[in-house]
Amino acid sequence: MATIPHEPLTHDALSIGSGWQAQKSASTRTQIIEAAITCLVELGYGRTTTTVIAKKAGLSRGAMLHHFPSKMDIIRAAVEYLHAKRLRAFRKAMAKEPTDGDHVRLGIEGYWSHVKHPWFVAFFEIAVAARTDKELAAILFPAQEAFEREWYETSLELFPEWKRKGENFMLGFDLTRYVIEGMGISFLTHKETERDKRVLRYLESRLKELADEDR
Amino acid sequence: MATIPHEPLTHDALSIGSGWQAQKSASTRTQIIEAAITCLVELGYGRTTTTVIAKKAGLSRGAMLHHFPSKMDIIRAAVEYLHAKRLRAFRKAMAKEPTDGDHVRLGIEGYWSHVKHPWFVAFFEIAVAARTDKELAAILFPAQEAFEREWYETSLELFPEWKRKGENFMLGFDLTRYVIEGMGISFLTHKETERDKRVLRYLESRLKELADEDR
DNA sequence: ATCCGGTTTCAATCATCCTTGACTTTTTCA
DNA sequence: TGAAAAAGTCAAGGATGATTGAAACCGGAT
Repeated sequence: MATIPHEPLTHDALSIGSGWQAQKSASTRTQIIEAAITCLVELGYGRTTTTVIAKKAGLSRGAMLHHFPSKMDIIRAAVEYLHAKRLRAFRKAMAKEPTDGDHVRLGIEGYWSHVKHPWFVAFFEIAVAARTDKELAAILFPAQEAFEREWYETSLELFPEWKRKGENFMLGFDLTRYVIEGMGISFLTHKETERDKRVLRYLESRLKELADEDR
Repeated sequence: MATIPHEPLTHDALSIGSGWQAQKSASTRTQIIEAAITCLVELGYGRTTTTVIAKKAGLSRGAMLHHFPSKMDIIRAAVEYLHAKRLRAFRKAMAKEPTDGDHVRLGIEGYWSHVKHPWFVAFFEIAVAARTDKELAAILFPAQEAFEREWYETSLELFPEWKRKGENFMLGFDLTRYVIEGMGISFLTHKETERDKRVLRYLESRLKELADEDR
């Protein structure tokens, strides 16, 4: 049995202690967070109760409430977790060089995959609930805003040639966001169809058009 | 004392009782339904409870439960009500001759207004909840499907010249739906910006382009 | 017009279940 | 051993739907 020097534990959301217990504690925390996210996806925000989360995480409710004193604390942690995960996944997808050199297509496919991912669903559930819950909104808004900003900047890095024409770039940015998120919402309850693919292809050619315009 | 109904509320196609009581009953029903819709908009689906609906409708809970034995019955009625109202409003907006003869612009403006209306918000709340509630989904889907079909057909009537090119028409239809609904979702939590108007104008010109293409 | 039988509408209360979070006890392990 | 983690217990509050009883109302008969 290896003896590991134990460090002072802080229950700060981001701190990672190096002691054995601290590690276990952190692992339990992510376990809870991931269970909560699963619940959001499978049950929706309304039915995501502390009891169900605890059961899904394989913990007793009391144990869970030790890590997160209240339900809102779990949600808060989930928002941070989702934000980090989504951003990392998005960047990774955007960063890799496309095989066919087609950055626009890669960007669209990347964002479309992103929107179909359970993480987006969970985020979306929270966002809808936040519309009528001020406390939730206060938690969600910063993350939402940061994500959009990061996405915008990542896109700018990806398409440096667009920098010169802010107008067109922003238009393409907004258009893409609305189309794909609109499709994403539809995808929550419907299957992806051939028609959807047509819309994506159309979007792609419009973006390229915008990029080439009055060069 | 012969009393005269002092609530001459026009009741919709539902339950066309001719008697006085039947009329009052119908009026109470719509009162409850509208209260439920208000709650959906103001509180979201999760917090819309029978107690709150009753209070908002100015009725006792018992009285309300006489008209609608369970919560789901209220929601069911609300879905039908919303479906009828949305469809009627939409048709009315689409039917009128645009002052500048620009049907495309009228269509876009009409749909955009439609999406910003509280009725859409209420419908949306139910739709999101339905994602994880089979019973609700069974209620909502028929209405949702019917609405889309009706909208499609109304659009076809409005743009008869597009009939020849089903492909382009459908693409324009889908594109419009996704862009505007995507904007609508965003509008739930954000204000409408100048950038949004730009997207709408861009959409408009793309639609006209699609209509003119290879004529 | 007035009264009556039956029905519709409304109010109030109750039992039940669910959710939450505080509290207490047990277990684990450095 | 003692601190941290986990498990278990409990009460308060909320939501739902059922029950009961009162009031208003209609149609018809006197």
